[in-house]
Amino acid sequence: MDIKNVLSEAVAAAVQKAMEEGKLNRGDLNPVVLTVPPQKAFGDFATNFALQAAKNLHCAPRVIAGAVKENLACPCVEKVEIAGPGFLNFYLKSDWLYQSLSDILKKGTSYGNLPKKDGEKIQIEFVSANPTGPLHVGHGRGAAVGSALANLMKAAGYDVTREYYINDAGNQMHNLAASVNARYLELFNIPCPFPENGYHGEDIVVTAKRIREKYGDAFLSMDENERLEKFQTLAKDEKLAALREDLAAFNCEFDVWFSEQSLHDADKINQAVETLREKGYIYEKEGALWFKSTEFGDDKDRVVIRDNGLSTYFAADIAYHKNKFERGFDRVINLWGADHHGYIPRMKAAMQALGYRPEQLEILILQMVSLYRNGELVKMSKRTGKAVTLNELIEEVGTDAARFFFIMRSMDSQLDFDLTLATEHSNDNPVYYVQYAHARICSIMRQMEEEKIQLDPDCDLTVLTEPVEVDLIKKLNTYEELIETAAAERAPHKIAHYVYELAGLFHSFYNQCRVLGVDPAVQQARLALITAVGNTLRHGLMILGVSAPEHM
RNA sequence: GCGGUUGUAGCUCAGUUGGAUAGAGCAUCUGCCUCCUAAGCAGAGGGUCGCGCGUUCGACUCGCGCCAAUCGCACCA
Repeated sequence: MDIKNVLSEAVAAAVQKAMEEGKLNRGDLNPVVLTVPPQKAFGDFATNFALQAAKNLHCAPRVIAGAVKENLACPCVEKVEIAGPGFLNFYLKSDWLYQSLSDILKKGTSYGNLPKKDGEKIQIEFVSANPTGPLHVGHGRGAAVGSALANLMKAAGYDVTREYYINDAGNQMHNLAASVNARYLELFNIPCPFPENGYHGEDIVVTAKRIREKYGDAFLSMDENERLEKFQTLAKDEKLAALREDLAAFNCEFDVWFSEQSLHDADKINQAVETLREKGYIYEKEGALWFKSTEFGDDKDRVVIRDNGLSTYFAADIAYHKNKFERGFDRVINLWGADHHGYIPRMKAAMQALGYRPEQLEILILQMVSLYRNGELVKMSKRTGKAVTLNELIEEVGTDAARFFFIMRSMDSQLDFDLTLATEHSNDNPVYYVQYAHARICSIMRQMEEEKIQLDPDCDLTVLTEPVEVDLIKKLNTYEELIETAAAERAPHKIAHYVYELAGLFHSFYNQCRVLGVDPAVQQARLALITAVGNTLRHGLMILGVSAPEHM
């Protein structure tokens, strides 16, 4: 059993005993929460239980703490101290520490994988950029964070499916076709005004050139509408293939690629609107059909079918999310850019109108990314096609560094990405610090192997008495709990911080304690320790989608 | 105007059931390679946690107000 649970139960039992013996007033008890104190001088674990309980028990915190200390019966506790206003600091006997390392080693490379949670099937949808051009840096943040969150939740035992929603229907596809059309005609020196909402990116010119290479002037004689239709399909397929390729290069995999067009083809949008109408949430006004989202807290009602008879993007999104739940997902997590946050209330309203609980649709908002070069803001505009693409970013700083940089920030904070810094000082990038620790461990392992020294899983670990060795074991001990809380909080950045801190402790250890050429008993124990550190670093990096190199 | 997010060291950021002396990296300064990879280690300086009021034994954390940055507020997607 987890040491924290043991302690917490022992504290609760001690309080019960004191109350039964009349040494404490009776009252409702708050849960006993154990934390690792901010300083080593405060013991191995601490709790503010007595401070929390003071009000209910009508008793001074230090008196409650005293009663706990008096009645505590826990074989693993060496000593208890009452500190400050009434903190209880626990000092444990050292054997729990070595036992914990032994347990971690037994789990091997699966340390960090929590037992499967039963029940909920969860879908996480992220990136979902329109197939109209290359991914830019903002999508990169979504891709890195989304894939890391999925990895994290899988490690924590959730049943997770990753999905990409392809917006292959609607106006933007017509704009794509019209843009390619204009570039195509340009190649033949045929004057053609560039469409007003067209895509100005260089990639559209490339697409047009590819079409000319493959099909020559075959499209010139075609009726314009027919040509546009052909171009739409050709361009969409090319853009989609490029998206898949770019994301794969960014260590970002999806289980399902879901087409919006497939919803239109199966008439799912009208069916969804019809369902809402049956439930009484649809009305007609000014020739359009409106959804009463205000009944569920939205600012205003929203159009689902326009006066021209076409459905809105919102209507398609309702159908899409209805479909997600119909596919058996119990919970759906969407990762959206901050520019879409205003869209949340209507989406939640629609799900509630369809009879789902609001918490079944979880929408995470990722704040914007600003790029800086030479200390100046790089203006990005999708309209003029001047955005920095994800590919260019990978080219400049590499997948590992880019992913780590994206993930290490909390989703809530806007991200300033300094390209100059990331390029010029790439060696100072925290990702190398973590990877270097892993490479150093691998290097030691290689040399041990050459000397035919193997790790004895039952070796005596109690020789690990250096402070930095104890710190390392304690840090390893917190990993699985971190996986649990970071997954529950949807906070993959906490894993990035953890591996950084673990790597820091290892580097410190490396400079103080040798593994090669020391007393065999100590060597065995240290080999065991760095094996566990290496496994944990690799596991954490796996979650981040960052490689764990054996050489650097 | 209304709403979301943010405001912590010179810069970029961590910091959740409210808890002990607020932490990292970069940058600056000082040391450390005859020794498992110096992409490393050890140390120093640097703070009115945006401002004010409130709740509390205790506030970076919770509430209210204000200021600033940013993103939204379509029968576009």
